[in-house]
Amino acid sequence: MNALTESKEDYLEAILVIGLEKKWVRVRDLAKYLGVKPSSVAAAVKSLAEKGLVSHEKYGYVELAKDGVVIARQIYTCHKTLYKFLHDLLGLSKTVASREACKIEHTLGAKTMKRLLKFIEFVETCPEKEPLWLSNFHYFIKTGERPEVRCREARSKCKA
Amino acid sequence: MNALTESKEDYLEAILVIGLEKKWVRVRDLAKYLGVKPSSVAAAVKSLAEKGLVSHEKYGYVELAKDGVVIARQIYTCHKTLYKFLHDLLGLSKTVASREACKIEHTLGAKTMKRLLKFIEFVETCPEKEPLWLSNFHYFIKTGERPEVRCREARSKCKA
DNA sequence: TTATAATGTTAGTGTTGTCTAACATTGTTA
DNA sequence: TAACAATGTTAGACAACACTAACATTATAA
Repeated sequence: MNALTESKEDYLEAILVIGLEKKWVRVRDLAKYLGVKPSSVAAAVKSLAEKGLVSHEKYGYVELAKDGVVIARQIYTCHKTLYKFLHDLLGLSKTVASREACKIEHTLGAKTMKRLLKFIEFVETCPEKEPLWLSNFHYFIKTGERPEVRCREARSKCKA
Repeated sequence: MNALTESKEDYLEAILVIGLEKKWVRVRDLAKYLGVKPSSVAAAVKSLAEKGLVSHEKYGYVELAKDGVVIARQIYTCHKTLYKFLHDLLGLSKTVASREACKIEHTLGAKTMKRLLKFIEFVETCPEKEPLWLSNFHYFIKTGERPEVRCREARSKCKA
């Protein structure tokens, strides 16, 4: 019913992501991953368990419940989309792209996420492996200059 | 010294934005603008005043102090950049673009904001009033199809 | 197998930011 | 000017979320 807080979403996503690599997720893993103390994890996990989103036996492993998986996947999908945009298109470093994606993955609405996906799709379905304009943009970032000649040429031919 | 919370930044930005139109900013204006109760505004303003970011006489107007203006402008600039990206480039509606910009304007780091600005600059300094690829993208959003012909033409000419 | 290290839990604290309700001030109008 | 409406303030409650410190359990190694 009532929406999860960003913090709780973070926990769910973390459980999913850690689980992709480690098979078993422990309180300690979550604490490390999220940069909080184990006691904070305990409180969060307890709360999520009460909502039926995770299961957790005392001193045992933390697992996503059915509903928890759904939510975690949603958020993780958003993360990946944002990462793609920030890294592949905007050309930001992996580190920055990943960090920034984390920060806004909870926040953006469905419409925006869909549009961003469209944008990525638009770029990726280009007949060439990378659209010319995107190469030009990356050139622009590096040098601060537009590769004007190529741009104008393409443009003028196109008008005809 | 210690960074402001998002909430506090929201208050500063709100004071700036309201001040652009109304010349005098009152507690009530802030409450309405931010969708909170006047008592919440009172608490926030008091805290900001203690940090020397705003000035506020009892039952009087709220004004940004020197340092407050600097911060407020920074955030507002981010907001405008994000809005531009979301609306002008991604083609999201004014309402959505504005709302989403609000949500992430505090969050994104300097690198990302700069890169986004670069991207906007790249688009705006295009010799044509709008780059072909962007028109194509907007077409793609509307129809779900790429205007392949135009795209390929431009591309093939360009290789030469 | 027992001592110790690693890990997990619980209780209690502090901060932030919202709220309601009661009260204070200011402005407006009859 | 007196009454009322609009606005602002204060006090107190509550929720979320992190922390520390003390205690409990589990795993490891001497």
